[in-house]
Amino acid sequence: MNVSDEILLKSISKDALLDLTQRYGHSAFGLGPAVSSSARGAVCAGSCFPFTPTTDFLAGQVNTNPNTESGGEQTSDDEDGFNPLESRKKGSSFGEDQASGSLIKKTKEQRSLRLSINARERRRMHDLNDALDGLRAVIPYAHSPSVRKLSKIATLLLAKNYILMQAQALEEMRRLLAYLNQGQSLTSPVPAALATLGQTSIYPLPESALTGKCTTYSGTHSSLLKP
DNA sequence: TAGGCCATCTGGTCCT
DNA sequence: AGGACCAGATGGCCTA
Repeated sequence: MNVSDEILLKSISKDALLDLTQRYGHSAFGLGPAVSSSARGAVCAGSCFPFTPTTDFLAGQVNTNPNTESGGEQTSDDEDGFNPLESRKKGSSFGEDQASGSLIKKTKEQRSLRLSINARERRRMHDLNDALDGLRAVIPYAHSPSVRKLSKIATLLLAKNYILMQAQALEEMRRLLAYLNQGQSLTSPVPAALATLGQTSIYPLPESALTGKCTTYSGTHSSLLKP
């Protein structure tokens, strides 16, 4: 288990945030320079809402990794011009020639089919990676050339935790509104829309996800817990 | 050099 | 039948 997995399993505790800033940069989780010290102090201090919607959080393109990650493809995407057998030095059962002419013809057809299947699969994986890039773009971590791009698994785990944290913050806000509405009901009731917000639950989260302070949401695959 | 992460190929299964 | 989805295998690149 590497450092990032460990961090994610801790959920968004203060320590985890500090660790994240070391690995993914100081603006991860809104802890960058744009965040005030008061916001930083609010982390897990009664409220479990460490995020502030800074511009950092939505900052631009992700392809910052010198590594060959999903965003920076090594090869052309399309079937035309793409030669998988040359681009990758991999064994292919369809790369071998057969002896008889009919077999050759048949394997050519099979090979053509195989290549089209490969191209389709490649396209599918590229779409998946594009979606992951889109997810990286909207979750709070540093997007800068000096910061390593989140791995796929880290992206998914971080996104899950972020969603849970947002839902929890929303729930807290709802409770606060309900409380305020109670206190002021005798004088000036809050607008109807806000009152509704205070009474209804939009997110069908399990109770455990919304109770407690800075709960660890660690519904993670067990393989990630292996050392 | 080992380990992590990734892209790609491949065959199997399921769905339309 | 063809396409989507999935998981295993393989090899390349990068970092500690």
